[in-house]
Amino acid sequence: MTQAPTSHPYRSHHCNALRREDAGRTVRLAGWVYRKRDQKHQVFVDLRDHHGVTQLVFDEGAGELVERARELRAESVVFVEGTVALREKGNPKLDTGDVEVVVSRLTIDSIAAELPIQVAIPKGESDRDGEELRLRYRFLDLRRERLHRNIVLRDAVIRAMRDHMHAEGFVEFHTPILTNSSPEGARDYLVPSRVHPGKFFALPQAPQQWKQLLMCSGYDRYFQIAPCFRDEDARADRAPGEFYQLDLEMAFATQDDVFGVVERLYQKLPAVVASPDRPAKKIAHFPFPRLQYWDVIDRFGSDKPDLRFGLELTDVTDALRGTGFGLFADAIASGGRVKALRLPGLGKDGKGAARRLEKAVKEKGYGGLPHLFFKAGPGGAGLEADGSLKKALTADEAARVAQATGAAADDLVCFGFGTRLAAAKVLGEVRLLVGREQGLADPDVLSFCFVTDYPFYELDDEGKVAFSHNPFSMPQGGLEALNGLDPLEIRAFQYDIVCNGIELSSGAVRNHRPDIMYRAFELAGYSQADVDREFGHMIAAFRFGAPPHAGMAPGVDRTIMILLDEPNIREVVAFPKNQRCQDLLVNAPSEVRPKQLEELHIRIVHPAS
RNA sequence: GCCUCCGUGGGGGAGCAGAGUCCCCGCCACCCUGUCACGGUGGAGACCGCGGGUGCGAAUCCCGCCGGAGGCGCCA
Repeated sequence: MTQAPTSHPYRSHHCNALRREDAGRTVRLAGWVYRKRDQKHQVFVDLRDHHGVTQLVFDEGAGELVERARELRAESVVFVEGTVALREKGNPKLDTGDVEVVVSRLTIDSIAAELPIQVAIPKGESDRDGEELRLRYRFLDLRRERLHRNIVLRDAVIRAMRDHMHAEGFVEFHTPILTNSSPEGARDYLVPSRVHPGKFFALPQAPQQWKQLLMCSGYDRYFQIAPCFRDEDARADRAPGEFYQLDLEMAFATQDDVFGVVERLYQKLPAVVASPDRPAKKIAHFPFPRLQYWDVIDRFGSDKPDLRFGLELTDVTDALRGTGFGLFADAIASGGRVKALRLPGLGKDGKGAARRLEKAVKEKGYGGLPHLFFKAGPGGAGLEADGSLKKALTADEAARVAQATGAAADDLVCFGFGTRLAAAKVLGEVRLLVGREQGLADPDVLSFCFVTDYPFYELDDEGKVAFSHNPFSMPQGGLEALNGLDPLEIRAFQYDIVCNGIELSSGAVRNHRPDIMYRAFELAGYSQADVDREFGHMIAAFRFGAPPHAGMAPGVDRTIMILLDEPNIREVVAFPKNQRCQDLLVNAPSEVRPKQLEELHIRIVHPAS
């Protein structure tokens, strides 16, 4: 930028620099051969670099240059010198479309071999080739317009995050990558110690303990674009192995202080990735709604609700109390619920929709999807129910369901039953499926919310009281609640931020008081000695004056994914791993030399089979 | 660990029991002096993922394996 343009050995301008007013100048450009249009006596080449595309012309007047231009291979790197000329008819698709460079000198610097995947996307095709090839030749994939832009926008988002955090008074830290395994959470990645035979570092699943220690060290506001390592299986929105969080923590702060910092950040981000061809997404509600955990479960059947559309669930437990239908009666008798989801118009084609939804729900591991569909009664008066529960429920019960859900003719009503959570969750899946099928969610809207008041404890598989989320979060009501309430009634200062049905982060007001910590663990069946053994360093820090503190850690990759409307997290990561956590470009993981293992005091035992 | 879907020239797709597989892009050769996701003519390139089975006949149906993706489990 500070370089005098004409003195640079490779180029005087980049490929998105030349404009109408540059006509007549002698320039030098460098870049990749993007597209070539060969007319024998005249060759047009679109030259591409990071910044854009400029058209080159090789004309007969230039003699053997035209011949050499005809031989150019797509994606070769070339340097050219020439004169900027105005084009009679410009190309409005290019920023440089008013001009072209009439080439007088051509240097072919790096010849490209035949390409395994095409960088210039052919007519009518997409750039979504087979994932395996895209990952193996990621350097080519990254040249393509969409992915190249995604990675640049990722930089813009991360820079906006840093700017925002600094503006809010946060200090950026680095915390150790070689650290300790912690007993909770996902599987760890382990790194063997050469110096200490038989001992291992663990890569951090998150810098959780470090940031809390920094709070105890008096830094007030911490943040980090933090790499996190978890040995867990992939999903479309979850990278295997490693990913990044905007990790933040605040001392002397309440839950609302954390929410404020985060929602002010997310308010800015849509504009950061906007461009003329990509208008900024609209934020549905600001400030972001604060919704309680049980409220979103009851209404949307999920703790990460997509709030861009309605289709809320109805509780029909009271409407069906006393039913003779065994499954519902059992659920109600054991303190559970029966929930209903009204799907307008989906009863029109009889069983079709219900059967399709039931199949989808079964693939997710649910038992089934009892349902009713309603049609107008004889002579158009009243409603008649049909469907899998027609015989199981009385006409009166069906009518009460219609009343409770507001169901009308042609509507389908699906049911969930069991515990409060189970009854709602299956319908939450159905809600998402129907929302997707019918395009109910506006893709140009970001509907954020904070989900608050998670239960502190839940019953585990064996019916014992266990932490339901993060054991280091503060129970609401503190020690009094732990001593006075039914553990299952206690709520945590534990929260998530959710956008369009995707969980961006969870966070918590931390438990910084050893007395409350010991008691909280005691109720979950851990002795004081257990706590001291596993978390002694945290307790130690808390025993010498710890400020109340709270934080959060929104996923960076997921955030960018949502902002850019990408369905898969690999589309916003430069060098992602595949579903099985392999890097196909560098062939990792791979075997290592026997000598290396020996130094690390490690012997491989291959699995049987 | 489990479930679902998908593997067809270099890339993308169609064909889903019956003729010599087909189409678009790319590649090679030739033609074309204003193209611009150029156009035209010709050509090369495929063990239809691998192995087994059923059939007169398999890219197509069945079984197993391998590979990829999505999901469940898992993700304090």
